[in-house]
Amino acid sequence: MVVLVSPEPEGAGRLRVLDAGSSERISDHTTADLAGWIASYEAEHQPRWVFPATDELYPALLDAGVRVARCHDLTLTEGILLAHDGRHGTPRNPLAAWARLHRAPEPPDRPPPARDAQPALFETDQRLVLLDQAEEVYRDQLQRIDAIDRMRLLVAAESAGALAAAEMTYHGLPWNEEVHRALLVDMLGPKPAPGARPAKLAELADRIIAAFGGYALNPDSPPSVVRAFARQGIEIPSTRAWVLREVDHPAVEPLLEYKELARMWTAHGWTWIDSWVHGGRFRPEYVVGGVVSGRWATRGGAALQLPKALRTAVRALPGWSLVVADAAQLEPRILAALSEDRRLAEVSADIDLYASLAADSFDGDRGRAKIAMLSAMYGGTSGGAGPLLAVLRKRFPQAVGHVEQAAAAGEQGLMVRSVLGRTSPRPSERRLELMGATEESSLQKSRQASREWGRFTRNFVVQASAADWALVLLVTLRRRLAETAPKAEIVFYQHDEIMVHTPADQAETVTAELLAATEETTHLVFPGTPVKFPLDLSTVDRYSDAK
DNA sequence: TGCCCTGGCGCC
DNA sequence: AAAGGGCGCCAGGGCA
Repeated sequence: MVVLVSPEPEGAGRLRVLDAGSSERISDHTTADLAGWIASYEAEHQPRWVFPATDELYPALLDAGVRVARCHDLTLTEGILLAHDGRHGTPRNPLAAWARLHRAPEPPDRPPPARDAQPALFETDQRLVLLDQAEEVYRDQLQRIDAIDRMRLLVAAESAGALAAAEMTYHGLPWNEEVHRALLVDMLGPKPAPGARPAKLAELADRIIAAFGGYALNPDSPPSVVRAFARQGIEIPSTRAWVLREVDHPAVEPLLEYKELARMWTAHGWTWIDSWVHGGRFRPEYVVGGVVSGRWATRGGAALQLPKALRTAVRALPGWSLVVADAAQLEPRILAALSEDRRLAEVSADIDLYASLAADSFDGDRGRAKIAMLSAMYGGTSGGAGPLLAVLRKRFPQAVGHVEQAAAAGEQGLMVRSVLGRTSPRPSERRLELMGATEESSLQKSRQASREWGRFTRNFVVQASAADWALVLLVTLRRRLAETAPKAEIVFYQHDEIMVHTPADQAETVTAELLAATEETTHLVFPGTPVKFPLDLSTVDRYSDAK
């Protein structure tokens, strides 16, 4: 069964049941208790729910204790299909999609909610998506999906990902606030009065000023630091840490320490705790498909940038465990599978791909092997990467050719796609103009603009395909855990890493499901590939102990 | 005062 | 070790 859902204010809604195979209409329903209706229908039929926007509806369902297994998200699907046509940025909300079918004015997408806005239960504004509209858009999307190879898998994964994202926010990451506070006191000193610097930072600021001969400066202000060095006859292009490290001056050491601590204070200090940790859980909001490559973003809390030093605050509850799975060296393996490079596939059989690559082509020098591979995937040539890349190209022509072709496409302003069909945006008008410039005077800038975009598309094919693979892994795992370890909670997902919080006696089941899900994912995304995708797996009490 | 840009740095 | 690709967040600082 397929059930179209039209949420209405105050928890009410309308629904339309379609036959999954024939798509014939079976029945219409009106209810004042949408969550209750969905709960009982889910228990009996497990249909595919068609939601206008999962992130607007599903959190309220979860609050009401309702989980669903499968959905089709009209908004996310529209976004992927538009992007496939080179129409990034076109409004993707279902009313806009409906309007396009009727050549009517398209309402713009809603801007993301303000940070402190508390959404009302089942909030829909004035933007009700009627059942007839949802049905038309859904049927249109099905046709467009069927016309594109592999698109069915991509939109199914994206939609299931939206369910997983809302569930992760609902569960939250188990966060031990006391541990975090103790860590802050240890690093920064006691919590300062409002407006004051923590003691350690104040002390370091004094040391920095003393090292500059007592001349006042603000270490938080890069220009002020550059000026201070200039007064001493030291010219630096910026105050980046790796620039400062090359400078021989007594202010460098306290400055570097200051930067590190200041970062912890401003980005993950006491204010962060008050804003983001409640009831022992850190609840960031994930933005599915928030990055063009299909990686997720987060809204608030910087959840995808948790400093390693803070991971000790992520602790399983008593009697529970954290199962942490990290896809080892995912991107080069993705490149091996994408390009169908036999020899690179053989190299990927080793759990340490770079060591294996080093043994194969770089006289066992793992560091050089890694630089070569990264420069192939990212387009870098500094640090002597050029000759190393040449070695790689000679030995793995198919793999290197694959990314170089993507780079060439980008330099010509063409779009490239991930393995499942997620599509890169076109360069902006401004950049296209620059790239096409032929006057002698702007040739240099023109080439630079083209090269930059080539680096972007070169990386896009790998990063976006890795995001495809990881997303399918996430939703495959979610489906399997619902069957075999229903108490286990997926609590964190970060590009190539998944964390499950589970009753300790289920940890082995979770681990087995992760391995099985990885096999299943690889067969789905890269059917028949010989490339191996090993996981680094740990079962721990605290995140910092993983790996 | 609020808005927007930049530099810098955390993660992958 | 960084760089080369992708992000989000914060403080400073210029401007209206």
